[in-house]
Amino acid sequence: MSLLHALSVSPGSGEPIYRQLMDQIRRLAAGGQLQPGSEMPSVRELAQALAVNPMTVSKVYSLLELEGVLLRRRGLGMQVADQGAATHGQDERLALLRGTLQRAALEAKQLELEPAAVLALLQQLLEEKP
Amino acid sequence: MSLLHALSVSPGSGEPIYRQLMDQIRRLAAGGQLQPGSEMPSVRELAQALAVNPMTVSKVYSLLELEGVLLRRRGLGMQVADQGAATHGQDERLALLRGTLQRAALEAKQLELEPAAVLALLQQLLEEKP
Amino acid sequence: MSLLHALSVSPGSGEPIYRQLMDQIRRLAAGGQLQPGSEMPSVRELAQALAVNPMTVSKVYSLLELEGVLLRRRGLGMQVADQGAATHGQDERLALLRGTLQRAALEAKQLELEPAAVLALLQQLLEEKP
Amino acid sequence: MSLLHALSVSPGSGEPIYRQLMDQIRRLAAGGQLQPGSEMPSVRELAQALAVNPMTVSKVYSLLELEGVLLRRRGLGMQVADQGAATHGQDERLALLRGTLQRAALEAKQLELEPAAVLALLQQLLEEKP
DNA sequence: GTGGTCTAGACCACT
DNA sequence: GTGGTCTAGACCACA
Repeated sequence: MSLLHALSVSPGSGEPIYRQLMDQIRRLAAGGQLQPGSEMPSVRELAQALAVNPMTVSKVYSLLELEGVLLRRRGLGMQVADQGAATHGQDERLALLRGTLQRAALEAKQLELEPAAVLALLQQLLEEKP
Repeated sequence: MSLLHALSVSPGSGEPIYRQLMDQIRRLAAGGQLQPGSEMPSVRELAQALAVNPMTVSKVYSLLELEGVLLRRRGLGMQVADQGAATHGQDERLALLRGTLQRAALEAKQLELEPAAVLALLQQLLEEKP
Repeated sequence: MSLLHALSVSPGSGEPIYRQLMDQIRRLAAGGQLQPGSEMPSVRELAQALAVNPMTVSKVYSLLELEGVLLRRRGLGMQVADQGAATHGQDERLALLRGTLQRAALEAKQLELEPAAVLALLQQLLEEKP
Repeated sequence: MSLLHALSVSPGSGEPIYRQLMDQIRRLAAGGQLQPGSEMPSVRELAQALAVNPMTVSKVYSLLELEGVLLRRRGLGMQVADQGAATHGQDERLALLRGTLQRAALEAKQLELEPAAVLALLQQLLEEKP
């Protein structure tokens, strides 16, 4: 159940819903908050909880299965794959964040901001409770 | 003229060309690299320099005019609006980056990364030459 | 369906088609004739009904979304936004007309017309069937 | 000189500058505030006062000459034509306002406003000092 | 099915 | 010269 609350989508964002969901699940798995072998909510259940079209959730599950993050077990639903989860070391997980940070760095340079100010703001945001 | 070289688009990226351009111009204006009152390249000129359809550039200019970043002077061309540019102080510019950093922080938390490691990576990226 | 008949454009008028459409939709929404949450005709459908290029309709929808009058539901279509429609009271709707009336008043003064004559003409025009 | 202050243009408005000017001069002439035979400011003078391109003013004068509102007297500048000015009766002047009022009436209907409220607002605007 | 984006090319209005 | 508008037609992404 806690998974249902950990996941959320913003339909207003420019980012496609299916991609928002994939990214979140991928990160939760890499971060260890989704244990290998644990069961994912059913397509219908997750779709309803997020007020999203079931086909969208289904697409997410299928793509994550292709990636090896999830495992489809016939008649049982999806579960988190062994290699999909927390086996990731700190470096691997950091690599998953690199793209986002690169974008932030680019924007900061274009805004001609002091690195120190940027780092201070990020630190503050990292310390906030989720 | 240097503006023509400061702007660039990657047609291959998933992000629409017009949005890439808008973001760049918006940030260049906020960062003060585009002085208020200075003239923007003509639609045709910029379109040719970027190897892009003039309508795409025109769309960018129109939307930025709606936002108040650019000013249309009929029959003469576009110029950077007074309130569109470098009046922004460091704090205001930092605020423009907040959204991106918030997203990075959220992702870092989901990946259960150490704040120190995240900050170190960002610092490294900020120091790289553009 | 009735919406398709409520909307119309005159391509011959000097006013751009997309602007004619925007104005009409904006006013229909403010006047309550377009209920919040109700679905707009699809781009292709409206384009065909008006004998207009789909891109023109698409532009209208995009700009009205920026204004907050319409809401984009990805893959599903556009609907009238909650705050875009009939929550407007008589006073707010009157405010939307103020600019036009101000212009009329200015012109009347420049023509040195008697207020009574102007009001009589407007009253007559208001009573005509649309 | 008072003419220079009676005329004004808003470059930000959607309406073309040359049309704004033409309409204003036409109305001032019809309303009698521009007496037949009186001299118009020179192109250069008016252009400077309005911060507008001289070619634009020149276009305005030429078009109004075609309409018979102004008269070009070689070496002397433009002056208001006899038939261009206050010979207009109240009915003719009212007719010049009809288009604007028709537009206002259309908008009022689309906004579903009470005629009485619209008339009251216009009356108030007509009574304000210019 | 939906809207979004881009192209190529034409024509118009304004200064 | 400038930007604005529209068309026709293509392709893509999303639900």
